[in-house]
Amino acid sequence: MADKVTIQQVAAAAGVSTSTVSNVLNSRSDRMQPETRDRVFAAIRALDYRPNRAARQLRTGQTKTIGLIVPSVSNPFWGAFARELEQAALGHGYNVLLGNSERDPGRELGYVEELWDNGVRDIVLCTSLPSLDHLASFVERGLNLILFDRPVQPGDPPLVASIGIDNHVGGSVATSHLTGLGHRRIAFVSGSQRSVNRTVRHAGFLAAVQAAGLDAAELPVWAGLPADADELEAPEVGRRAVHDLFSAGPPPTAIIAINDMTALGVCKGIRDLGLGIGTDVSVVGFDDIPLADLVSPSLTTVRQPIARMAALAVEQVVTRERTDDRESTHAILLRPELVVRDSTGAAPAEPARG
Amino acid sequence: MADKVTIQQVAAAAGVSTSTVSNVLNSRSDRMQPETRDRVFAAIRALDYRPNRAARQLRTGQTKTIGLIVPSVSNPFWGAFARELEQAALGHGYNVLLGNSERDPGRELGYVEELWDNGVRDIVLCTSLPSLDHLASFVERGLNLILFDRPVQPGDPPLVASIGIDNHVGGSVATSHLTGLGHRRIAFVSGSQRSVNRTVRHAGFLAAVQAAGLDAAELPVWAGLPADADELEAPEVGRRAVHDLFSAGPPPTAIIAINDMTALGVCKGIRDLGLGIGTDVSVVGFDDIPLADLVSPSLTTVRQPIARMAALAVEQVVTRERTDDRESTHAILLRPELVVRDSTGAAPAEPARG
DNA sequence: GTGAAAGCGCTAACAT
DNA sequence: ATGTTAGCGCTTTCAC
Repeated sequence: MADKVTIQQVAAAAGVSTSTVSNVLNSRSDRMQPETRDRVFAAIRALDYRPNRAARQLRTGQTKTIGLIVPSVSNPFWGAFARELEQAALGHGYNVLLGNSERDPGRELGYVEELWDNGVRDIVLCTSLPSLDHLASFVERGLNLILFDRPVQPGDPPLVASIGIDNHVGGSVATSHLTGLGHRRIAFVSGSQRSVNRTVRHAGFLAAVQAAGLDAAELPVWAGLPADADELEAPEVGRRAVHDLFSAGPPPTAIIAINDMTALGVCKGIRDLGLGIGTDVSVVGFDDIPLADLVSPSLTTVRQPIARMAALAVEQVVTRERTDDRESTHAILLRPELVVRDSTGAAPAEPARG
Repeated sequence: MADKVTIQQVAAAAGVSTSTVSNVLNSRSDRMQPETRDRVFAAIRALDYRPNRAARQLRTGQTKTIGLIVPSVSNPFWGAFARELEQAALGHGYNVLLGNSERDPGRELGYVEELWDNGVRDIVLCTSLPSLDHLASFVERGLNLILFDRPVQPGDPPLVASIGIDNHVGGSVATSHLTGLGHRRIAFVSGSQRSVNRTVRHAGFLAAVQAAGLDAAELPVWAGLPADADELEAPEVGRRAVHDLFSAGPPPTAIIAINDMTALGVCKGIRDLGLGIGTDVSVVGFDDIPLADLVSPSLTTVRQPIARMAALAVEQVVTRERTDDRESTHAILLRPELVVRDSTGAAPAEPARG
């Protein structure tokens, strides 16, 4: 049960000094005779010794802990990602400390400070904030920032890795799917306008729209988003968007939502109007949360390979630590995959009216 | 930015000794003159001093960290609970370290060990395992175990608090709702048979069934659950249950699922059969995850007041710490609330056939 | 190749 | 009322 077994006791049991044990612990066993090393290992096992993390951290200033900051664990996408990341981290001997930013830059910064004070030097940040200025000073002082779901932007602090799907491709694939089904009036719905991936997905959307020979200027645009929009839960954003889109101008026959939770809200909004999903109005989401396949109708969506992404994130941390490479910054872009289900179908002969 | 400001520097700046600063830090300012205290506070603020947690922990053997072990963060219920708990903990100056047990006793134990080694002495454990024997030795050595969603059982180690809803009432309220709608063939579906809250909810179910004058022996029972059932995701359990229930014997007109995710799977199973939810078959869940109101049809469910429960959990931790009360063990049972939505309706004239 | 010893920043006796 | 000081368990020069 590892209560209070110290490195001294191990040293005594093995008949060596503490520094030798320490060397073994930190994989420097090359510096000693195999036989010595074996004795140390035996003692460690016999006593069920586990190094005290606090002492180690006090000494080195480092922890084997990865900070994870997500916008909201109550969104199953982030919950699932957290689980995957934790799994991957544990495999490398790291712990995960989780924080919820609720998309609030203040809380985001608060968590980074908190984690920093705790000696955490590796943070996987799931943010969509355009600017990272508030974190620049931490990065300068040695914070290993891994950005998730937000590519590195010009102007970002250096020494940052990023992992995410190619959102441009994602937006474009979702859109082509719809235009291929004959849709010509496609709306794009997202919450915060300031999010980076929103911008990129929207760009992909526009590119595909134009490639299909449609006039982007004629598409229904959701101008909504009152001042308090950032505080709305994603599904509510979707629901409102539908109500707005169908109460002014010619309505869309298809809607692309910035993520699955928003898409679910969009679906609810469509049902509120008495319209059919996948018939009157098609809906595409992003993420592929487990629920996407469970709801009725099941949701067509752009899948993010979270297990893969989580593993890559941890790999970045581990690699950085091992190689101490403070120069290169990896921007990893994974290919998204469109999962076609029942929420999308052929465009109706003429648009439904709310 | 709090880089390397130590207690010495604060002491020097305030013109006092480190122990005085330490006393201020640990709310023992009564031991000094107000003026001294003020100077210390001023110095702390001026230098933006933050105590080094590792050093503090090394010295005291304690951390202001609450461990939270949930069955699965990818279930939005646990995600939402984690968020609430974190919020409450932060308000009291505590951090939260999150772990996913995946309902595996081994992983559960692994996390407890890991947390213990990290100096964590307060753990909120969301478990449904009947026996807590594997944790008894930790409790003896001073672990503050707060059980969530699993009442204290006879035979549990002492010194454990528990927080949860009254599952008996929950099971019974859900059932009465259905019998009130005229349902007479009601099935009860849950994953692991060994879970404690499953037992209690089922007991409440049976009590209500009998109170309604029905013969429990005649109810459709889901005997399913092959050996690998523990590894199934909750929705899949629900889906399979429906298939089994409708392929043998007279089918139910209503189904109570052990939680919302399972209920969602049940709904999917019902749709697979081409039957209507809330018409042919009524469905009730437990939890009231945000999605319950979002899906179609919206889900009737027994709500767990998570924000309240999370606040209570943290309160337990804080109170224990302050009063150092190692004797009393609080078992807090909150009243659940039935939220009636569209997945339940009057019993059909005669049961549907799959 | 191995050991001795100096702290990392903090807390809590114990002195004054 | 405040100061002095001895470690908590570990890592890491620096001697040998």
